[in-house]
Amino acid sequence: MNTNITDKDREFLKTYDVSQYDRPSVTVDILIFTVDIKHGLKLLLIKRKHPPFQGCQAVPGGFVNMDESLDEAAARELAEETGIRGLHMEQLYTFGSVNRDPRTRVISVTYFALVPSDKLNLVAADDAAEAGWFDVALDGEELKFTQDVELAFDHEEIIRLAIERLQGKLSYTDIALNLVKDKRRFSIYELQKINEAILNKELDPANFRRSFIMNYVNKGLARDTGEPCREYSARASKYYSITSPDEA
Amino acid sequence: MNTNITDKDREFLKTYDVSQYDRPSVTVDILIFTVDIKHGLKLLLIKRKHPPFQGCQAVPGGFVNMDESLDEAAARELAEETGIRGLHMEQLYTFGSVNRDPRTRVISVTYFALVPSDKLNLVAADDAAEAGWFDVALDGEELKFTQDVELAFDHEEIIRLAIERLQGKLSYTDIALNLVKDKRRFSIYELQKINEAILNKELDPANFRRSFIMNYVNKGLARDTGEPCREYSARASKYYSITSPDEA
DNA sequence: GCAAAAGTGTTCTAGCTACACCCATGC
DNA sequence: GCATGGGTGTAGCTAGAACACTTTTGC
Repeated sequence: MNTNITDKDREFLKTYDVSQYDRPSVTVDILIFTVDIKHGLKLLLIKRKHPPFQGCQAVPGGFVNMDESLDEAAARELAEETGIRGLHMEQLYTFGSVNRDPRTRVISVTYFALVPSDKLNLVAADDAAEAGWFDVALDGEELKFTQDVELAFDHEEIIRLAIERLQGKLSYTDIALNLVKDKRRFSIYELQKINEAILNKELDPANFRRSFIMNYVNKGLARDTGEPCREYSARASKYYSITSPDEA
Repeated sequence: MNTNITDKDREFLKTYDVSQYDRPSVTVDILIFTVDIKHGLKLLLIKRKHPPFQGCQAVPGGFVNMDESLDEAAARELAEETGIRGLHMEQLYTFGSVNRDPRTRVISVTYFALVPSDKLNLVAADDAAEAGWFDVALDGEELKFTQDVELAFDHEEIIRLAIERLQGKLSYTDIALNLVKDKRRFSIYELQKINEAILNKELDPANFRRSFIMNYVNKGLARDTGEPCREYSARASKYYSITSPDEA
């Protein structure tokens, strides 16, 4: 970032009136996903206690403070909702239709975050909100919830976009690693189930294994730990670990 | 979008105080690209007449009005800068570091737009701004300008991200078609040069042709018009057209 | 004739897909 | 012994990369 502020700049700043225009509210909404190996993709939603859309489910979010960046605001929201720090998180899209919130003009910068599957039960930190995990899947074009869910605002569109993005990123990033229970001790089976949950379809174990070896192990992203894994089957498999354990 | 506003909602709205919090300014910045077949990728930049960063080049942009969506704000800016309507445009990313603008807290929702190459000379609509086209290329990680350019704010980072996105989308979308002079009358050569300009590398004509036939013609996106093209070489080639000429 | 684009053909390779098949073990 | 996951093998298909070669025509 260019930080060459000149004296002229400084002089100008003194006379600049910050509050001369009407401004939209800016919120950060965060889609918090996890994968339950046995049951698939889950999304954290909050039951709204106040109008508008009282009683409906909504993606958690809040206003951006003046002294924090968008990323910081999202990280704060994420920590408030989950009680966990250091989760994977990235910006999704910014929604800004005029009447998406009936109260006033709200622009929502959305993020999605990935919670390792074993943290699923920890997440109940926010006292005020009735937060809960919802089974969700993107079946072609259609967004499907296991339960009956009434979504607030334009949140269905946001959720659909998030899952599409997740699906897309599976093929060319190692994003799925952020969903395993332990990055230093995961099995191919666990990673496969995560991929299946996001893609909402079954994958061939033989081909998945080979693609993992090719795209992760051979490229130095992951390595065989040697330790046997007996979590998922009678016959022992292997635990793998990410290679740079800085972000354990 | 969910528009089920209840009576309770309406009641709540009356008592809601819109202006109770400090709010960041929200701007829309738009990266306007074109390709000059002979010289490569070009980006429209404005010379800043006032501090901060007076005299530096900047991506054109402006505040979002309260009665327009983000997309509408971007389309308005785009029309103001280029004098052209109906250009391809899509959201890129939202930048929100606290001090990216030294005056006040500014959140910028960025868009990129694509101008057909023959419109290059038309673009000089905005009287106030000294807008100009700049040759730009993304060479690996490094952003390169042919001229000497001093960029304002964090606009270098924004430009880099935009070109990366463009490069990525070439392979799995038909986005390059938005840069040909005439979607109903373009040659494979023109499309190849556009791809080369964005990717900043030469492509094999034989392979490019085959990939065009496979990904555009065989999939019904484009068709051979039968009309010979003599623009680019002694030997005649063919003009192709997009198949649904709605957005001619 | 030369340069440059138009166009066809060929070969090699990497990666994905769909399978068939065997192994190990808990129940 | 059977279901389930672990793991190897293999054959077919496809897209892409590299490159050789011919054609056309303005200069």
